[in-house]
Amino acid sequence: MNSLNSSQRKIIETINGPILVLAGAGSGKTRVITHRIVHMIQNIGISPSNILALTFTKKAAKEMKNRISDMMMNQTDFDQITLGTFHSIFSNILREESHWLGFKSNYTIYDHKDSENVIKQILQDLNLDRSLNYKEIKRKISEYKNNLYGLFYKKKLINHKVEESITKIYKFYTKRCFQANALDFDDILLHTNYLFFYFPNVLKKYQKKFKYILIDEYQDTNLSQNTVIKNLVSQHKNLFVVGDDAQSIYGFRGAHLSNILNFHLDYKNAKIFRLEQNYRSTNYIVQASNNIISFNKNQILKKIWTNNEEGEKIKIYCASSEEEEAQYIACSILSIKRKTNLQFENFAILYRAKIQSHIIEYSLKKKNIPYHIYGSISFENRKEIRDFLAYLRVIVNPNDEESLLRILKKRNQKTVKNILSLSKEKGITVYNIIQNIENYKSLLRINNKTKNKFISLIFTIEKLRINAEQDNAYVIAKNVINFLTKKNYYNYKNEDFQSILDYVFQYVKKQKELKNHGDTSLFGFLRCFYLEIDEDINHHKENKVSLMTIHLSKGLEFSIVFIAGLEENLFPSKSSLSTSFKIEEERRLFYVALTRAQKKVVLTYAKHRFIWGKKKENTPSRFIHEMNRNFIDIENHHKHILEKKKIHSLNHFHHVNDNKNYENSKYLKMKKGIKVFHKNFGLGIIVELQNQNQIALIKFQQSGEKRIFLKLDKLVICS
DNA sequence: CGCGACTATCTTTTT
DNA sequence: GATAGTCGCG
Repeated sequence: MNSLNSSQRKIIETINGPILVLAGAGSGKTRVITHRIVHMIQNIGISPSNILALTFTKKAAKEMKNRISDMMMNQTDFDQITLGTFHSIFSNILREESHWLGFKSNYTIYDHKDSENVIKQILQDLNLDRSLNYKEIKRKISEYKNNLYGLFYKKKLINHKVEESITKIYKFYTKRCFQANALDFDDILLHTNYLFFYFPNVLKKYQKKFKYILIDEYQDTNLSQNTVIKNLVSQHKNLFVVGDDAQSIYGFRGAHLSNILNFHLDYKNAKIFRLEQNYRSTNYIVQASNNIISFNKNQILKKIWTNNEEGEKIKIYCASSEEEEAQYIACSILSIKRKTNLQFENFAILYRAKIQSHIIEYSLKKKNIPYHIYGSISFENRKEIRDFLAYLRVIVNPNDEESLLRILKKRNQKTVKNILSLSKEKGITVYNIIQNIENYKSLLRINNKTKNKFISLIFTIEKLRINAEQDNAYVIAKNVINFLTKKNYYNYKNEDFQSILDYVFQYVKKQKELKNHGDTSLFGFLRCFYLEIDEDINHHKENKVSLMTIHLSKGLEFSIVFIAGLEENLFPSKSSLSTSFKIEEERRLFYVALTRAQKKVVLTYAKHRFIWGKKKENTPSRFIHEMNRNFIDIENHHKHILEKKKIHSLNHFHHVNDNKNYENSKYLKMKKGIKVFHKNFGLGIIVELQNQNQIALIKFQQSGEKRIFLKLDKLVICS
């Protein structure tokens, strides 16, 4: 407690009622939430089992768990705290309460690919496959679910023609998932909403249990999550949320700023605290990131400040290509490391899109720099792992059609197709048809050889299933791997599965160590696999440079941070350019990236980059232009790094910002009151010029007030 | 009936 | 450049 400042302490000691903490980056947000939990248990005497603590990412949940367990070393009942991601916690509750909603507790969790496959099939069945794109539909359905359309907002479902067909697909999709006894990620929250909405007695039970609810990164909640919480706290009103509107970066998942902006309306008498002192970064970094976020119109005004040293200016480097950019980063790491006493683990390389990691990885490898790419293993994308999981899933839930089809497709495709249509026609599950394949032999027009293939398969699965009732997940996993490596149908080797088998082993071991009721079942493992396992855990403390997307970096800090690929179309991403709302989210993402750094930030961009096998020329990101010049340091000589390429990498940025050029340009003609035309927003009038006339605040007839960067957005003067 | 070559589309970001 | 889906050949 002594390590906290007075405002932090005050927040921790206010226990009851709704509380919102607006916490800037690096202000000790996680410390506050973890200390508060410990204080509640150790000093106030609140029972750990009455506490519910929620996060959004697995990493954040893990981090919080570790910190609390460190602080409560000798306290034995700390694992009674319900702590985890929204999805993980509520999937557990749904397992307990599934009977109310009419599905079975052994449900399967459908991941993205599963959902997409279901949608593809529906499109085929409905003969719609040409007009609509399955990814778009997936996104829409997700949007519907996250916004609870249909539960509270029935009207919204009938809008345009497109929406109508999507609604239709949505219904089929729901039906299929129900028949397969499967939930997708969004369903976990949606069904919890159904549960609490239609079964008040169940809601009451959990209201009674969770007397104190804490939520980290509250700005990332979507309506579905927020509604679950609203219901849970409606009795005791002890809700403690921490968030920073400037770090809201999950809009694509339905997160909406309004949840944090309207907190005081949703919860009357809410106490609002602010944490504005940054303990993490140098003054230059704090100032520069404040400056960047000020370009957003939608924000709560905050004054983030620091007592830390001034530090170094933010470095900007223009590379000729993505290769050279990567080389520059690798060389910089080595040279900074030589000059300081920093270790590799103090460095992070952040990027907008996962795809950028390849080339950086390559250059680090060449220089023998140890690194770890977070979020890269992605088990669920590996073919053999998906095959393996398909068996596990069918063993737990034979109605899991996606998995069953995956297994069957290795065999006779045509027969599988026939089985599928027969299943639809008769309303019998695929699994049941195969179980009784003898009866359908003539309908399916198959010979004895084919028939026997299917029979032997189902026999194997059934054998595994019967054992599954007593065996733990590890035993079953080993059996499945034995089967897969026996070469009957697959060419897999044992070592293909070593890593996943390790995870199963770890899982079972950990469950056995738990005092009360560890869940060593196969279902438990699968649930954990999809909702809890963080594949990067093991790499956390090794001395390696961290590579990750900015999204993954949230909540972390590093001495030195490189942010790569600051180019228009990449960061901000191409698909965000169309609306100012999306651009603002990109800018918040950039803000998150900047504020990860303690000592130093290096921004890099490349003039050329290969995209889809084609060389493309990119202009520097608008975010680079937005950087206040007092805080930046432009490196335009490559000095010790590349001898040859000097000529090619003339600094583009320097060019654009050359003062003389700038004064001669037509942009100077931009004045207050001038009528202009913008290709996206139409006609407007300049209200104000900002940042040395680089930015115009324009009131558009159609789309309202917007900030336009004069060098990037082409404006035509109309008056 | 299964496999290999060809082409269309794709990339944000996470649970 | 990578992957999924389609088509044609053996």
